[in-house]
Amino acid sequence: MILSVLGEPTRDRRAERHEATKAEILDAAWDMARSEGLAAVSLRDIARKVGMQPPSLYSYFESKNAIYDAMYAQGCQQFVDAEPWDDLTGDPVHDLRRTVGYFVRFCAADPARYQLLFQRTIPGFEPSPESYAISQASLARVGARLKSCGITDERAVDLFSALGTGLADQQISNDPGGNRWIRLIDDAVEMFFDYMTKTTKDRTPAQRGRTR
Amino acid sequence: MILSVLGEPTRDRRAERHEATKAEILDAAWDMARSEGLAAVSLRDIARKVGMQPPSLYSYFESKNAIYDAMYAQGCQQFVDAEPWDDLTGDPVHDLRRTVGYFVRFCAADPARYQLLFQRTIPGFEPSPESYAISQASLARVGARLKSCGITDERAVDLFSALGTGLADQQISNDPGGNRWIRLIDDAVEMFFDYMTKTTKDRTPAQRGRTR
DNA sequence: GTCTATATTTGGATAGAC
DNA sequence: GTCTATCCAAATATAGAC
Repeated sequence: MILSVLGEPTRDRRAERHEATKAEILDAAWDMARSEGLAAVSLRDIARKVGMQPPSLYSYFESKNAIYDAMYAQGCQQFVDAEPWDDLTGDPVHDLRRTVGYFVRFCAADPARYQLLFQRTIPGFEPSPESYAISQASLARVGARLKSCGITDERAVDLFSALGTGLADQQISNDPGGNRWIRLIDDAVEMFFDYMTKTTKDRTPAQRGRTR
Repeated sequence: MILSVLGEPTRDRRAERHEATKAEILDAAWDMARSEGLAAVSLRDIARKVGMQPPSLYSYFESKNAIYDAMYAQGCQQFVDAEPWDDLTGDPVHDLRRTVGYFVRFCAADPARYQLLFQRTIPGFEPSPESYAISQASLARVGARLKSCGITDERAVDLFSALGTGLADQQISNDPGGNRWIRLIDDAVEMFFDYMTKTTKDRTPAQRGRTR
Protein backbone atom coordinates (compact mmCIF):
# COMPACT_ATOMS: atom_id res chain seq x y z
CA MET A 1 0.00 0.00 0.00
CA ILE A 2 2.79 2.38 0.90
CA LEU A 3 4.79 1.29 -2.10
CA SER A 4 1.96 2.14 -4.46
CA VAL A 5 2.04 5.70 -3.22
CA LEU A 6 5.74 5.94 -3.96
CA GLY A 7 5.22 4.36 -7.36
CA GLU A 8 5.36 0.74 -8.47
CA PRO A 9 8.86 -0.65 -8.98
CA THR A 10 9.46 -1.63 -12.58
CA ARG A 11 11.20 -4.83 -11.60
CA ASP A 12 10.13 -7.38 -9.08
CA ARG A 13 13.43 -8.32 -7.55
CA ARG A 14 11.75 -10.86 -5.31
CA ALA A 15 10.22 -12.68 -8.27
CA GLU A 16 13.51 -12.57 -10.13
CA ARG A 17 15.27 -14.13 -7.20
CA HIS A 18 12.59 -16.77 -6.99
CA GLU A 19 12.97 -17.69 -10.64
CA ALA A 20 16.74 -17.77 -10.31
CA THR A 21 16.49 -20.21 -7.42
CA LYS A 22 14.09 -22.39 -9.36
CA ALA A 23 16.60 -22.50 -12.20
CA GLU A 24 19.31 -23.41 -9.72
CA ILE A 25 17.22 -26.29 -8.43
CA LEU A 26 16.59 -27.55 -11.93
CA ASP A 27 20.29 -27.38 -12.72
CA ALA A 28 21.00 -29.49 -9.68
CA ALA A 29 18.34 -31.97 -10.76
CA TRP A 30 19.88 -32.23 -14.21
CA ASP A 31 23.28 -32.82 -12.67
CA MET A 32 21.87 -35.66 -10.62
CA ALA A 33 20.06 -37.11 -13.60
CA ARG A 34 23.21 -37.09 -15.70
CA SER A 35 25.49 -38.56 -13.08
CA GLU A 36 23.25 -41.03 -11.25
CA GLY A 37 20.46 -41.66 -13.70
CA LEU A 38 17.19 -39.90 -14.28
CA ALA A 39 15.25 -42.25 -12.04
CA ALA A 40 17.75 -41.76 -9.22
CA VAL A 41 16.96 -38.09 -8.77
CA SER A 42 15.76 -37.42 -5.22
CA LEU A 43 14.64 -34.30 -3.41
CA ARG A 44 17.15 -35.00 -0.71
CA ASP A 45 20.10 -34.95 -3.07
CA ILE A 46 18.85 -31.93 -4.96
CA ALA A 47 18.43 -30.03 -1.71
CA ARG A 48 21.88 -30.92 -0.53
CA LYS A 49 23.35 -29.79 -3.81
CA VAL A 50 21.73 -26.36 -3.64
CA GLY A 51 22.41 -25.98 0.08
CA MET A 52 18.86 -26.32 1.34
CA GLN A 53 16.93 -28.66 3.52
CA PRO A 54 14.60 -30.88 1.50
CA PRO A 55 11.33 -29.29 2.66
CA SER A 56 12.49 -25.90 1.40
CA LEU A 57 12.20 -27.16 -2.15
CA TYR A 58 8.45 -27.10 -1.74
CA SER A 59 8.55 -23.32 -1.81
CA TYR A 60 9.58 -23.68 -5.44
CA PHE A 61 7.99 -26.89 -6.69
CA GLU A 62 4.89 -28.48 -5.31
CA SER A 63 6.11 -32.03 -5.82
CA LYS A 64 8.86 -34.14 -7.24
CA ASN A 65 6.89 -34.72 -10.40
CA ALA A 66 6.58 -30.97 -10.79
CA ILE A 67 10.37 -30.89 -10.98
CA TYR A 68 10.38 -33.61 -13.61
CA ASP A 69 7.74 -31.67 -15.45
CA ALA A 70 9.76 -28.47 -15.39
CA MET A 71 12.77 -30.40 -16.63
CA TYR A 72 10.65 -31.83 -19.41
CA ALA A 73 9.46 -28.39 -20.48
CA GLN A 74 13.00 -27.07 -20.25
CA GLY A 75 14.30 -29.85 -22.47
CA CYS A 76 11.66 -29.19 -25.10
CA GLN A 77 12.38 -25.50 -24.98
CA GLN A 78 16.08 -26.14 -25.45
CA PHE A 79 15.27 -28.09 -28.55
CA VAL A 80 13.42 -25.14 -30.00
CA ASP A 81 15.89 -22.51 -28.85
CA ALA A 82 19.00 -24.23 -30.15
CA GLU A 83 17.46 -25.00 -33.50
CA PRO A 84 19.46 -23.37 -36.28
CA TRP A 85 17.25 -21.36 -38.56
CA ASP A 86 19.69 -20.19 -41.15
CA ASP A 87 20.87 -23.56 -42.33
CA LEU A 88 18.19 -24.38 -44.86
CA THR A 89 19.19 -24.02 -48.48
CA GLY A 90 16.24 -25.44 -50.34
CA ASP A 91 18.19 -28.51 -51.35
CA PRO A 92 16.21 -31.36 -49.83
CA VAL A 93 19.16 -33.66 -49.16
CA HIS A 94 21.16 -30.91 -47.56
CA ASP A 95 18.25 -29.69 -45.49
CA LEU A 96 17.29 -33.18 -44.35
CA ARG A 97 20.87 -33.80 -43.30
CA ARG A 98 20.85 -30.67 -41.22
CA THR A 99 17.54 -31.57 -39.65
CA VAL A 100 18.59 -35.09 -38.71
CA GLY A 101 22.02 -33.91 -37.69
CA TYR A 102 20.55 -31.39 -35.32
CA PHE A 103 18.16 -33.93 -33.84
CA VAL A 104 20.70 -36.69 -33.33
CA ARG A 105 23.31 -34.39 -31.85
CA PHE A 106 20.74 -32.85 -29.56
CA CYS A 107 19.78 -36.30 -28.28
CA ALA A 108 23.31 -37.59 -28.00
CA ALA A 109 24.49 -34.47 -26.18
CA ASP A 110 22.46 -35.39 -23.11
CA PRO A 111 21.22 -38.96 -22.69
CA ALA A 112 19.35 -38.10 -19.51
CA ARG A 113 17.43 -35.43 -21.37
CA TYR A 114 16.79 -37.87 -24.19
CA GLN A 115 15.43 -40.36 -21.73
CA LEU A 116 13.10 -37.82 -20.16
CA LEU A 117 11.82 -36.37 -23.42
CA PHE A 118 11.58 -39.37 -25.66
CA GLN A 119 11.37 -42.47 -23.53
CA ARG A 120 8.68 -43.19 -21.02
CA THR A 121 10.72 -44.66 -18.27
CA ILE A 122 9.83 -42.82 -15.05
CA PRO A 123 6.96 -44.67 -13.37
CA GLY A 124 4.16 -42.30 -12.51
CA PHE A 125 5.42 -39.33 -14.45
CA GLU A 126 3.76 -37.86 -17.44
CA PRO A 127 4.10 -34.31 -18.66
CA SER A 128 1.46 -31.79 -17.73
CA PRO A 129 -0.75 -30.50 -20.54
CA GLU A 130 1.25 -27.26 -20.59
CA SER A 131 4.56 -29.06 -20.96
CA TYR A 132 3.13 -31.46 -23.45
CA ALA A 133 1.99 -28.55 -25.56
CA ILE A 134 5.56 -27.32 -25.74
CA SER A 135 6.73 -30.73 -26.90
CA GLN A 136 4.04 -30.82 -29.55
CA ALA A 137 5.14 -27.43 -30.79
CA SER A 138 8.73 -28.67 -31.03
CA LEU A 139 7.67 -31.69 -33.02
CA ALA A 140 5.58 -29.51 -35.29
CA ARG A 141 8.70 -27.60 -36.25
CA VAL A 142 10.43 -30.80 -37.27
CA GLY A 143 7.35 -31.70 -39.24
CA ALA A 144 7.48 -28.36 -41.00
CA ARG A 145 11.10 -28.96 -41.92
CA LEU A 146 10.28 -32.32 -43.42
CA LYS A 147 7.39 -30.79 -45.29
CA SER A 148 9.66 -28.14 -46.77
CA CYS A 149 11.81 -31.00 -48.02
CA GLY A 150 8.82 -32.63 -49.67
CA ILE A 151 8.28 -35.31 -47.03
CA THR A 152 4.57 -35.16 -46.40
CA ASP A 153 3.23 -38.67 -46.73
CA GLU A 154 2.63 -40.27 -43.32
CA ARG A 155 4.55 -43.40 -44.18
CA ALA A 156 7.49 -41.35 -45.36
CA VAL A 157 7.46 -39.24 -42.22
CA ASP A 158 7.28 -42.37 -40.08
CA LEU A 159 10.12 -44.06 -41.90
CA PHE A 160 12.21 -40.95 -41.62
CA SER A 161 11.49 -40.58 -37.91
CA ALA A 162 12.50 -44.19 -37.36
CA LEU A 163 15.77 -43.51 -39.09
CA GLY A 164 16.46 -40.44 -36.98
CA THR A 165 15.57 -41.98 -33.63
CA GLY A 166 17.42 -45.15 -34.54
CA LEU A 167 20.61 -43.24 -35.14
CA ALA A 168 20.18 -41.30 -31.91
CA ASP A 169 19.31 -44.38 -29.92
CA GLN A 170 22.25 -46.44 -31.16
CA GLN A 171 24.62 -43.54 -30.67
CA ILE A 172 23.54 -43.12 -27.07
CA SER A 173 23.31 -46.80 -26.22
CA ASN A 174 26.42 -48.13 -27.88
CA ASP A 175 28.84 -45.27 -28.32
CA PRO A 176 28.03 -42.55 -25.79
CA GLY A 177 30.17 -39.52 -26.32
CA GLY A 178 31.44 -40.83 -29.64
CA ASN A 179 30.30 -40.38 -33.21
CA ARG A 180 29.96 -43.91 -34.56
CA TRP A 181 26.37 -43.34 -35.65
CA ILE A 182 26.52 -39.57 -36.00
CA ARG A 183 28.94 -40.05 -38.88
CA LEU A 184 26.33 -42.16 -40.68
CA ILE A 185 23.79 -39.37 -40.85
CA ASP A 186 24.75 -38.21 -44.32
CA ASP A 187 24.57 -41.72 -45.70
CA ALA A 188 21.27 -42.36 -43.98
CA VAL A 189 19.66 -39.29 -45.49
CA GLU A 190 21.01 -40.10 -48.91
CA MET A 191 19.64 -43.59 -48.60
CA PHE A 192 16.26 -42.27 -47.59
CA PHE A 193 16.15 -39.65 -50.31
CA ASP A 194 17.17 -42.10 -52.99
CA TYR A 195 14.35 -44.36 -51.98
CA MET A 196 11.77 -41.60 -51.88
CA THR A 197 12.62 -40.38 -55.35
CA LYS A 198 12.96 -43.81 -56.87
CA THR A 199 10.44 -44.45 -59.61
CA THR A 200 8.76 -47.79 -59.73
CA LYS A 201 6.36 -49.38 -62.13
CA ASP A 202 3.44 -47.79 -60.38
CA ARG A 203 4.04 -45.14 -57.75
CA THR A 204 6.78 -43.85 -55.51
CA PRO A 205 7.51 -46.01 -52.48
CA ALA A 206 6.17 -43.37 -50.13
CA GLN A 207 2.71 -43.56 -51.60
CA ARG A 208 2.76 -47.25 -52.24
CA GLY A 209 0.79 -49.68 -50.14
CA ARG A 210 2.28 -52.68 -48.47
CA THR A 211 4.50 -54.64 -50.80
CA ARG A 212 3.34 -57.99 -49.52
CA MET B 1 24.07 -91.40 3.59
CA ILE B 2 21.10 -93.71 3.98
CA LEU B 3 19.78 -92.67 0.62
CA SER B 4 22.99 -93.64 -1.11
CA VAL B 5 22.58 -97.15 0.18
CA LEU B 6 19.11 -97.32 -1.27
CA GLY B 7 20.31 -95.82 -4.55
CA GLU B 8 20.42 -92.20 -5.70
CA PRO B 9 17.13 -90.84 -6.93
CA THR B 10 17.31 -89.92 -10.62
CA ARG B 11 15.38 -86.73 -10.10
CA ASP B 12 15.89 -84.13 -7.45
CA ARG B 13 12.32 -83.17 -6.71
CA ARG B 14 13.45 -80.55 -4.24
CA ALA B 15 15.60 -78.80 -6.82
CA GLU B 16 12.82 -78.98 -9.36
CA ARG B 17 10.44 -77.36 -6.94
CA HIS B 18 13.02 -74.70 -6.21
CA GLU B 19 13.44 -73.87 -9.88
CA ALA B 20 9.70 -73.81 -10.38
CA THR B 21 9.31 -71.28 -7.60
CA LYS B 22 12.10 -69.15 -9.02
CA ALA B 23 10.28 -69.14 -12.33
CA GLU B 24 7.09 -68.16 -10.55
CA ILE B 25 8.85 -65.25 -8.90
CA LEU B 26 10.25 -64.08 -12.21
CA ASP B 27 6.83 -64.29 -13.81
CA ALA B 28 5.46 -62.09 -11.06
CA ALA B 29 8.29 -59.63 -11.58
CA TRP B 30 7.55 -59.46 -15.31
CA ASP B 31 3.89 -58.85 -14.57
CA MET B 32 4.82 -55.96 -12.34
CA ALA B 33 7.24 -54.56 -14.87
CA ARG B 34 4.64 -54.66 -17.63
CA SER B 35 1.85 -53.14 -15.61
CA GLU B 36 3.62 -50.61 -13.40
CA GLY B 37 6.89 -50.03 -15.16
CA LEU B 38 10.22 -51.78 -14.97
CA ALA B 39 11.60 -49.38 -12.39
CA ALA B 40 8.54 -49.80 -10.20
CA VAL B 41 9.20 -53.46 -9.51
CA SER B 42 9.55 -54.03 -5.77
CA LEU B 43 10.23 -57.09 -3.66
CA ARG B 44 7.17 -56.33 -1.61
CA ASP B 45 4.85 -56.46 -4.58
CA ILE B 46 6.50 -59.52 -6.05
CA ALA B 47 6.17 -61.31 -2.73
CA ARG B 48 2.53 -60.39 -2.37
CA LYS B 49 1.84 -61.65 -5.88
CA VAL B 50 3.39 -65.07 -5.25
CA GLY B 51 1.88 -65.35 -1.76
CA MET B 52 5.05 -64.93 0.26
CA GLN B 53 6.46 -62.50 2.73
CA PRO B 54 9.20 -60.33 1.19
CA PRO B 55 12.12 -61.88 3.10
CA SER B 56 11.25 -65.31 1.74
CA LEU B 57 12.34 -64.17 -1.69
CA TYR B 58 15.90 -64.21 -0.46
CA SER B 59 15.81 -67.98 -0.45
CA TYR B 60 15.62 -67.73 -4.23
CA PHE B 61 17.47 -64.56 -5.18
CA GLU B 62 20.18 -62.93 -3.19
CA SER B 63 19.12 -59.39 -4.06
CA LYS B 64 16.74 -57.34 -6.12
CA ASN B 65 19.39 -56.83 -8.76
CA ALA B 66 19.76 -60.59 -8.97
CA ILE B 67 16.11 -60.68 -10.00
CA TYR B 68 16.69 -58.03 -12.64
CA ASP B 69 19.67 -60.02 -13.78
CA ALA B 70 17.68 -63.22 -14.09
CA MET B 71 15.02 -61.32 -16.03
CA TYR B 72 17.71 -59.97 -18.30
CA ALA B 73 19.10 -63.42 -18.99
CA GLN B 74 15.61 -64.74 -19.52
CA GLY B 75 14.82 -62.03 -22.04
CA CYS B 76 17.99 -62.73 -24.01
CA GLN B 77 17.25 -66.43 -23.95
CA GLN B 78 13.74 -65.80 -25.24
CA PHE B 79 15.23 -63.92 -28.15
CA VAL B 80 17.36 -66.90 -29.07
CA ASP B 81 14.69 -69.51 -28.42
CA ALA B 82 11.95 -67.83 -30.44
CA GLU B 83 14.20 -67.13 -33.38
CA PRO B 84 12.86 -68.85 -36.49
CA TRP B 85 15.54 -70.88 -38.18
CA ASP B 86 13.73 -72.15 -41.21
CA ASP B 87 12.84 -68.79 -42.72
CA LEU B 88 16.02 -68.04 -44.60
CA THR B 89 15.85 -68.50 -48.35
CA GLY B 90 19.14 -67.10 -49.52
CA ASP B 91 17.47 -64.07 -51.03
CA PRO B 92 19.06 -61.15 -49.17
CA VAL B 93 16.03 -58.86 -49.23
CA HIS B 94 13.73 -61.59 -48.05
CA ASP B 95 16.10 -62.73 -45.35
CA LEU B 96 16.79 -59.22 -44.10
CA ARG B 97 13.06 -58.57 -43.90
CA ARG B 98 12.61 -61.66 -41.79
CA THR B 99 15.50 -60.71 -39.55
CA VAL B 100 14.27 -57.17 -38.95
CA GLY B 101 10.71 -58.33 -38.70
CA TYR B 102 11.61 -60.79 -35.98
CA PHE B 103 13.61 -58.22 -34.07
CA VAL B 104 11.02 -55.44 -34.20
CA ARG B 105 8.14 -57.72 -33.30
CA PHE B 106 10.14 -59.21 -30.46
CA CYS B 107 10.79 -55.73 -29.07
CA ALA B 108 7.29 -54.44 -29.61
CA ALA B 109 5.72 -57.52 -28.05
CA ASP B 110 7.03 -56.52 -24.63
CA PRO B 111 8.15 -52.94 -24.02
CA ALA B 112 9.26 -53.73 -20.48
CA ARG B 113 11.54 -56.43 -21.81
CA TYR B 114 12.80 -54.06 -24.47
CA GLN B 115 13.59 -51.50 -21.81
CA LEU B 116 15.49 -54.00 -19.71
CA LEU B 117 17.47 -55.52 -22.56
CA PHE B 118 18.20 -52.56 -24.77
CA GLN B 119 17.94 -49.40 -22.73
CA ARG B 120 19.99 -48.58 -19.68
CA THR B 121 17.38 -47.09 -17.47
CA ILE B 122 17.55 -48.85 -14.10
CA PRO B 123 19.99 -46.96 -11.88
CA GLY B 124 22.54 -49.30 -10.37
CA PHE B 125 21.72 -52.32 -12.46
CA GLU B 126 24.00 -53.86 -14.96
CA PRO B 127 23.93 -57.43 -16.16
CA SER B 128 26.30 -59.93 -14.60
CA PRO B 129 29.09 -61.27 -16.82
CA GLU B 130 27.13 -64.52 -17.22
CA SER B 131 23.98 -62.74 -18.39
CA TYR B 132 25.94 -60.38 -20.55
CA ALA B 133 27.52 -63.35 -22.27
CA ILE B 134 24.07 -64.60 -23.21
CA SER B 135 23.20 -61.23 -24.70
CA GLN B 136 26.41 -61.20 -26.67
CA ALA B 137 25.60 -64.62 -28.05
CA SER B 138 22.17 -63.39 -29.11
CA LEU B 139 23.65 -60.42 -30.89
CA ALA B 140 26.18 -62.63 -32.58
CA ARG B 141 23.36 -64.58 -34.17
CA VAL B 142 21.90 -61.41 -35.62
CA GLY B 143 25.34 -60.53 -36.89
CA ALA B 144 25.58 -63.93 -38.54
CA ARG B 145 22.27 -63.36 -40.27
CA LEU B 146 23.41 -60.04 -41.63
CA LYS B 147 26.64 -61.61 -42.77
CA SER B 148 24.75 -64.29 -44.66
CA CYS B 149 22.95 -61.47 -46.42
CA GLY B 150 26.24 -59.87 -47.41
CA ILE B 151 26.18 -57.13 -44.77
CA THR B 152 29.65 -57.27 -43.30
CA ASP B 153 31.04 -53.74 -43.40
CA GLU B 154 30.87 -52.09 -39.98
CA ARG B 155 29.20 -48.97 -41.32
CA ALA B 156 26.58 -51.04 -43.08
CA VAL B 157 25.90 -53.08 -39.96
CA ASP B 158 25.61 -49.91 -37.91
CA LEU B 159 23.26 -48.26 -40.36
CA PHE B 160 21.15 -51.37 -40.47
CA SER B 161 21.03 -51.66 -36.70
CA ALA B 162 19.92 -48.03 -36.47
CA LEU B 163 17.12 -48.75 -38.88
CA GLY B 164 15.97 -51.78 -36.90
CA THR B 165 16.10 -50.16 -33.48
CA GLY B 166 14.50 -47.02 -34.85
CA LEU B 167 11.52 -48.95 -36.11
CA ALA B 168 11.21 -50.81 -32.82
CA ASP B 169 11.62 -47.67 -30.77
CA GLN B 170 9.03 -45.67 -32.65
CA GLN B 171 6.60 -48.55 -32.65
CA ILE B 172 6.87 -48.90 -28.89
CA SER B 173 6.91 -45.18 -28.10
CA ASN B 174 4.25 -43.91 -30.44
CA ASP B 175 1.98 -46.79 -31.34
CA PRO B 176 2.20 -49.44 -28.63
CA GLY B 177 0.22 -52.49 -29.57
CA GLY B 178 -0.27 -51.26 -33.11
CA ASN B 179 1.65 -51.80 -36.31
CA ARG B 180 2.28 -48.30 -37.66
CA TRP B 181 6.03 -48.88 -37.89
CA ILE B 182 5.95 -52.65 -38.19
CA ARG B 183 4.24 -52.27 -41.54
CA LEU B 184 7.17 -50.18 -42.76
CA ILE B 185 9.69 -52.96 -42.29
CA ASP B 186 9.52 -54.21 -45.85
CA ASP B 187 10.01 -50.72 -47.25
CA ALA B 188 12.84 -50.03 -44.85
CA VAL B 189 14.74 -53.13 -45.88
CA GLU B 190 14.19 -52.43 -49.55
CA MET B 191 15.48 -48.91 -49.02
CA PHE B 192 18.54 -50.21 -47.24
CA PHE B 193 19.24 -52.88 -49.79
CA ASP B 194 18.85 -50.50 -52.70
CA TYR B 195 21.38 -48.22 -51.14
CA MET B 196 23.87 -50.98 -50.39
CA THR B 197 23.80 -52.28 -53.93
CA LYS B 198 23.83 -48.88 -55.58
CA THR B 199 26.93 -48.27 -57.66
CA THR B 200 28.57 -44.90 -57.44
CA LYS B 201 31.46 -43.35 -59.26
CA ASP B 202 33.91 -44.89 -56.84
CA ARG B 203 32.74 -47.50 -54.36
CA THR B 204 29.56 -48.75 -52.79
CA PRO B 205 28.14 -46.55 -50.04
CA ALA B 206 28.93 -49.14 -47.40
CA GLN B 207 32.63 -48.95 -48.02
CA ARG B 208 32.75 -45.26 -48.71
CA GLY B 209 34.25 -42.84 -46.24
CA ARG B 210 32.49 -39.77 -44.96
CA THR B 211 30.84 -37.79 -47.71
CA ARG B 212 31.79 -34.45 -46.22
C1' DG C 1 11.83 -72.74 3.30
C1' DT C 2 8.99 -69.73 5.41
C1' DC C 3 7.83 -66.89 8.80
C1' DT C 4 8.09 -62.82 12.33
C1' DA C 5 10.57 -59.22 13.85
C1' DT C 6 13.54 -55.82 13.02
C1' DA C 7 17.16 -52.90 11.15
C1' DT C 8 18.23 -49.40 8.13
C1' DT C 9 17.78 -46.31 4.68
C1' DT C 10 15.49 -43.58 1.77
C1' DG C 11 12.11 -40.85 0.08
C1' DG C 12 8.22 -37.71 -0.52
C1' DA C 13 5.53 -34.65 1.94
C1' DT C 14 3.34 -31.63 5.88
C1' DA C 15 3.14 -28.55 10.17
C1' DG C 16 4.58 -24.93 12.38
C1' DA C 17 8.26 -21.90 14.46
C1' DC C 18 11.22 -18.18 13.18
C1' DG D 1 11.65 -18.42 2.59
C1' DT D 2 13.95 -21.39 5.35
C1' DC D 3 14.41 -24.18 8.99
C1' DT D 4 13.42 -28.08 12.50
C1' DA D 5 10.69 -31.64 13.62
C1' DT D 6 7.98 -35.09 12.26
C1' DC D 7 5.19 -38.25 9.68
C1' DC D 8 4.35 -41.86 6.88
C1' DA D 9 5.27 -45.12 3.63
C1' DA D 10 8.11 -47.88 0.93
C1' DA D 11 12.04 -50.39 0.16
C1' DT D 12 16.01 -53.53 0.64
C1' DA D 13 18.01 -56.49 3.60
C1' DT D 14 19.31 -59.44 7.89
C1' DA D 15 18.58 -62.38 12.17
C1' DG D 16 16.65 -65.94 14.12
C1' DA D 17 12.61 -68.87 15.50
C1' DC D 18 9.90 -72.66 13.76
